[in-house]
Amino acid sequence: MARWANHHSLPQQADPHNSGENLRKCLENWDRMTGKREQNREQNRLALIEAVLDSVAEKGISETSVSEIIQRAGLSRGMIHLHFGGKDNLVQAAAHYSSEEYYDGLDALLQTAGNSPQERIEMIVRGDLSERVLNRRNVSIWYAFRGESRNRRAIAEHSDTRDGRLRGMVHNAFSRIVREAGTPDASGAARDATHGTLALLEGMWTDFLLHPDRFDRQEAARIIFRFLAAMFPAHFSLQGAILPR
Amino acid sequence: MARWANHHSLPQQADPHNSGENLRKCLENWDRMTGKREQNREQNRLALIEAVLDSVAEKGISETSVSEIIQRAGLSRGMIHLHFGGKDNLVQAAAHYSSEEYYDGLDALLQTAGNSPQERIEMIVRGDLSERVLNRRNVSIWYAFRGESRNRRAIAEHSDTRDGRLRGMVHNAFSRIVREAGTPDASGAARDATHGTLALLEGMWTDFLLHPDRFDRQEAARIIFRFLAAMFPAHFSLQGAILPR
DNA sequence: ATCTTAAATGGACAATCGTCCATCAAAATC
DNA sequence: GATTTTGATGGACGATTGTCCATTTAAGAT
Repeated sequence: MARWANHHSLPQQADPHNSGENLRKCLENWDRMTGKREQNREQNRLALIEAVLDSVAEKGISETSVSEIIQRAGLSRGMIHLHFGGKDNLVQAAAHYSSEEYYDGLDALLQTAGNSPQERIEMIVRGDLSERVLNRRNVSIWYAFRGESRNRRAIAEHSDTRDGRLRGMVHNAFSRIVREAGTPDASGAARDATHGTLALLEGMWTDFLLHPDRFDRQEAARIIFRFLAAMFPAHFSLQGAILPR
Repeated sequence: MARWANHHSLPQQADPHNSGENLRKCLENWDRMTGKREQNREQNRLALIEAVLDSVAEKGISETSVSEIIQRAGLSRGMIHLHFGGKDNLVQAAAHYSSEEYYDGLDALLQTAGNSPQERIEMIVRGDLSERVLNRRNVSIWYAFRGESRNRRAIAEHSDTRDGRLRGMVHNAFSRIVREAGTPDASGAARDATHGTLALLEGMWTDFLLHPDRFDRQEAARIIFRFLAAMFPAHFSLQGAILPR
């Protein structure tokens, strides 16, 4: 698993054992263009991963075969074994990649958010329901992997990672809100609000999966804010966060 | 598809073309035991369906092969083609069966519920989170099918059916509650409460899927009721429905 | 007891699966 | 330019897939 931890990062150094003069030349290459060899290599690895995701989104996991993958990627049959050691590892890498992509998008979005906790919650909710994150392709991929996650430990862990980081951010925000609102049983209320909000988002995703046509992003957001407004009337309205005065 | 509509019902009559004397004899058989022939037939069909569900829950859809199925059912290879016309149809029948089973359980539970709308909501929430409905096997099966539903029209329809009937029941209850509570924008509030409550339940199921060990049914129910209590303080508390006086 | 009928069996079958390797192409090094 | 190195190729391979049918088995009817 560790092998694929950086699969989508910049190309790694070819020879980790070099030192002295070799090291100097290697660093030169790194700065120039990392070598055309490795550039292609990484490009092909990515093409394979994207091909898997396309196929999973379009045909489902059970119809994502090696033939299907290499045909989409326009590469040769042996590449999967060469770069990933087998189909299973490639699929796992694709799941990891998809998960990271989701997270990067959410992180980027959060950096544009205001500082008040209710603004951060609103940003997470709207981000999770935005076209960029919540679209047919992503939802298909997400639920396809999740359906198999019970039986594939490695894939399940990625869902876990996402959940963990997201949960932490939301919990932080609600902890502050609960404190400001003076809600009794502060820690319990923050925990429940976090759990509930994430469950609501999950439910909205499921809605989108089952009815992508009639899904209404604004309605979904309004429902979540209706629940939050009922719970924290000083911090939320039907339209989202109430800015601190 | 229509062919499998009654697959889990009582054995059907063997010869639909008989009349007169033949009919009389046939009805006799029906009352006695429907014939050992058909009794076995139906029993084997059910064994196949259960084998599919077991395999899907344990190994996932992608590893549920014909060999796997007939081995679990202890039957011969040809039975799948004989009774269902192919593996795909069998899997579809299994999805249908599972969906009906879920619904029957929920219906049975609802008949023991009180008459007030908040009691009915509580019953649905607690029922959907009960061991009988929400357990590892069911959740694995449900998400496995859902993961493929995007690509298998027939399977998606079952999810839809469940959603439709459940949604109707919940919506009825919330319509009454909203009316009693005198909430402004009654129809919008009822719709949002319905949508939100179902989304919360969906989210709780996902939680269970990802963390069956640390999942706490009581906590899940409490969170939902916390949200509902915030919205309808006269009808719900953290413990569930507030009975009408 | 005999005949009729239909369900059950299990192996044959072509198609497809994922893996692997001998070979080739080209970038990097000298 | 010659040599080394390494990624890329695509066909061979055995295993496994789902389908189908000739045959067997046994229940129901006479």
